[in-house]
Amino acid sequence: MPVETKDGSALHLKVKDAIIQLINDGEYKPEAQLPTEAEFCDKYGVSRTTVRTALQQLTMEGYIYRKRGSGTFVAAHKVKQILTTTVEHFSKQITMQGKNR
Amino acid sequence: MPVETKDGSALHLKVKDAIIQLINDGEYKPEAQLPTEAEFCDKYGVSRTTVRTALQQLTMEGYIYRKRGSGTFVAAHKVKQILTTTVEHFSKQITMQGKNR
Amino acid sequence: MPVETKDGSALHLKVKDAIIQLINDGEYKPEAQLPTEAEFCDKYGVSRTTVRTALQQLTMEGYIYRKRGSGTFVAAHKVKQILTTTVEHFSKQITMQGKNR
Amino acid sequence: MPVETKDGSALHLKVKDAIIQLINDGEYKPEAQLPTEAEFCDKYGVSRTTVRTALQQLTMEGYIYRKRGSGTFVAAHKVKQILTTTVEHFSKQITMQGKNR
DNA sequence: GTGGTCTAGACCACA
DNA sequence: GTGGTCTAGACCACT
Repeated sequence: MPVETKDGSALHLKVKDAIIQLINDGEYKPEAQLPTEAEFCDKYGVSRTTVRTALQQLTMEGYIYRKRGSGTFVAAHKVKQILTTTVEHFSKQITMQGKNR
Repeated sequence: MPVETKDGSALHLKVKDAIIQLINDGEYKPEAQLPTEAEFCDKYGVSRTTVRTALQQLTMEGYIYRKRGSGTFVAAHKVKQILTTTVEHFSKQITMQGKNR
Repeated sequence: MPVETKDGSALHLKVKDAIIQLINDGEYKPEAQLPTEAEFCDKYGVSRTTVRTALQQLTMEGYIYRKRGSGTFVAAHKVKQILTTTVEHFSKQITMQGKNR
Repeated sequence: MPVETKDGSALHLKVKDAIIQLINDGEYKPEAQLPTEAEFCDKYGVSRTTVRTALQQLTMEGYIYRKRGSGTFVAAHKVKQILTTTVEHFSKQITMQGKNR
């Protein structure tokens, strides 16, 4: 099920949105392990970099957390709620980060 | 007491530095037996692989020596000095190699 | 083509020896890029860790050098000679250390 | 459920027999993974060496096979049958092995 | 899409 | 009961 590239928006945002959808739909349950980076690459037909950008944003926004050497997991709801209220703050940081490169 | 002390992004480098510190501070004296790999795992909250990577480097740099079936020991200072000098020589060669690309 | 060729009970030593052989035979020429870690895994039927252990030793002994994100390459001969001499010196020191127990 | 030590026979033989029993009873099914060495130590209250001696004999007699880094597994029945017919031959080899030490 | 680091946990060789 | 080797597979840093 590759994501489409019709309009001008970034590919990684589509991957990100697709994953958020699956989390909200309960497809990926709290504390459950998500597919690996490689599996997301296959699943959406995108590069590793694209997947990582999406997962990085989801991590910063509190949807997921990652454990080195173990995997990627869905954050517990409580944490998710707290964090989403500060997404605006986060977005600024992300933007700034982009500027620093 | 997990490591968070220093620079050196890699975990095994933090473990390595922590152990060097303890040796230099005289916490672990020459010829004394060090904790086992498992104990270092507990102490620093890392996997055995990470501990072994640190101990392997310490062995190569002459800080410690290991005897299968017996344990890990602090090297006598004299030997340590001889070897660390050699290691620097090493590092330069490798660095030069990289520069030549 | 799994390794079964030589002595040296450890698997990573057999992989290492096999690669040295190929370098000395001119199969892998100086400055040429070697197969990736994954390819060595397939070729010799071993895990990535085993391949990495072999490549790590070859790096220390100056046969090859590695560039993150790029690949593994055969070292120029001159550099190789300098380093292998150093390594022998090393080995003696370590061996002597063991004898002192 | 520690094994008893009443009579003079070796402890490892009791462990061995206990495991054979569990295989024949279908407790451990063909191709199933057996408990680890450490678990057998706990289970029977014996040392690692004892467990290893038992597992080593079971391997040679074709009841089980071991994969380094993976675990110990029950051999398929067919293989077991073929091998048990040559157990006598095996026993000689084991005896000879003991002599060589 | 490479090499680098890390996890978790197995069996092996030796003392 | 230590250190040594190996497996399988994850995420990370860089090109």
